[in-house]
Amino acid sequence: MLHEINSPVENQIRNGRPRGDVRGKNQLLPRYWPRITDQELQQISGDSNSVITPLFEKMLSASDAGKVGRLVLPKKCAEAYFPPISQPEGLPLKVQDAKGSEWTFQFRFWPNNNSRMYVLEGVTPCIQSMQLQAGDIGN
DNA sequence: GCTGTGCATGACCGC
DNA sequence: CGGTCATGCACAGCC
Repeated sequence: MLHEINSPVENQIRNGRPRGDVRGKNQLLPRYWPRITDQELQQISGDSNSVITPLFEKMLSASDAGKVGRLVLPKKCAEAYFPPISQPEGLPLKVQDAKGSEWTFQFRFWPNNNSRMYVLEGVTPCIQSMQLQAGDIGN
């Protein structure tokens, strides 16, 4: 039988370049709050003086880790941590995990009922490599 | 014929 | 009642 995919994803976004990013929108749901501690961020950051913004922690669902490689991104989190995108194509997002591995995902959204559904594409290799557990840092 | 991408619908949860 | 998330179905493109 298939076991459900309940792996928490610890993501951090690394902002080495201020680009109108909005930090301070820390009003996400408690379920999405990153479990990472500030010390961890410091460790990940290393000797770099780049600004690290902790991302969210999401429970991967069947579709998220499916062969399609599509990971559904909660709207609250997406709008809070990622820059507002007006185009469905979105933009390529470079992500670095705590291990130092870099992954590139396609951050885009689909038109939904009255809102937009944010999705992360290209997560298959990443998930596959880290066995459904990822601590990522976006640049 | 098969695979991939996109969209739409349904269900669930929160307010 | 509204909003969001997840899954499924459909269409298109390529092998």
